[in-house]
Amino acid sequence: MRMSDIIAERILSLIEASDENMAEIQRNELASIVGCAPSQINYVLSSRFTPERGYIIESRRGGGGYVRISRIKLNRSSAVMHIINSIGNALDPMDARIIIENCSQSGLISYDTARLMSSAISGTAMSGVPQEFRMYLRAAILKQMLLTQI
Amino acid sequence: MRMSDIIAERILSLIEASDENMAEIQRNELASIVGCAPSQINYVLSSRFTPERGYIIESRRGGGGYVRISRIKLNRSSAVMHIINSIGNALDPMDARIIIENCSQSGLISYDTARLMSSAISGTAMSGVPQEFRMYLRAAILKQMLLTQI
DNA sequence: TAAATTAAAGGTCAAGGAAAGTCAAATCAC
DNA sequence: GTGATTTGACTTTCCTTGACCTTTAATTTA
Repeated sequence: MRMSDIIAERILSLIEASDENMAEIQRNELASIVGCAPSQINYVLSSRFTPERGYIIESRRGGGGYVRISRIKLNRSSAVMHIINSIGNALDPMDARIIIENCSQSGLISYDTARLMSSAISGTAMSGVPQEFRMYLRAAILKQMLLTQI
Repeated sequence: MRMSDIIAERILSLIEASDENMAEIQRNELASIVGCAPSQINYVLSSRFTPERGYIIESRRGGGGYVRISRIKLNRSSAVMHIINSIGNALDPMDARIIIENCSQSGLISYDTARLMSSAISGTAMSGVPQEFRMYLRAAILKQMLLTQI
């Protein structure tokens, strides 16, 4: 079995064991327990515990530092996930507007959140980005924002 | 738990307990109670109880000296405007993180909003945008999002 | 009693340590 | 051969301590 799989499994079981769908580890400690380079923990986190798969990583350096991996709770989140997955890798302004509007209408996100999301992908915010990148950027940003709403 | 967190917590609870949104401590006394170097109190004050987070520090040396930490409640929209104005037209990831963190800490925005904002300007969302545009884009998006919070 | 001294605070700064992050080269599995 | 994994050297951030400095109050002294 690969080291990466062992690490991933370990983190998963920590999450399972917690009430909060959340695991808090010390990178170096975990690395020395399973016997790998500390940076491999980062590799596992960035390759398997990605936002796309419903995980959020927070960390803190320095003495007493930690890495927190939290898994999105899947209740209304499946609806949001569905929307996220329906967004391709490009998005025009009109479709973005409709998606946000729908999320708001269906109560998936609040009115304020909708406004915040709209502002982030507004033309104003994106002026300065060459036209040919905007579609991709809009898609990436909106997906990323939706993930936090799960 | 880190010493810094213990100290910060202690100070916060003193503030909570007071009617005047204010805590008055003796630096050396607190240091010896929690068991740290006196100068670490200064570290905690300067890293966590900053003006940006809505705190004012006053102190006096000599016999009967003290350190007074007071929390200020500032007008929300002017605070937000102030922050927006402080953002130039370029922003690196670190500064962005600090700004959002500060807004969250000071209660200007909720934790959820902070996460939403972070995600919008995250590296993940911006991968695909050429490096040379990211600084400007980050600034524009964050300012735009903050505007909705007024 | 006014000046001088001493004691009692708090302030500053730099060094060192304890984490986590990054990146690219080497290796492995298919 | 290509993409996924593994490693390690280097970087960045955050925390802790201690030595030394400055300010203010208290006390002594001429």
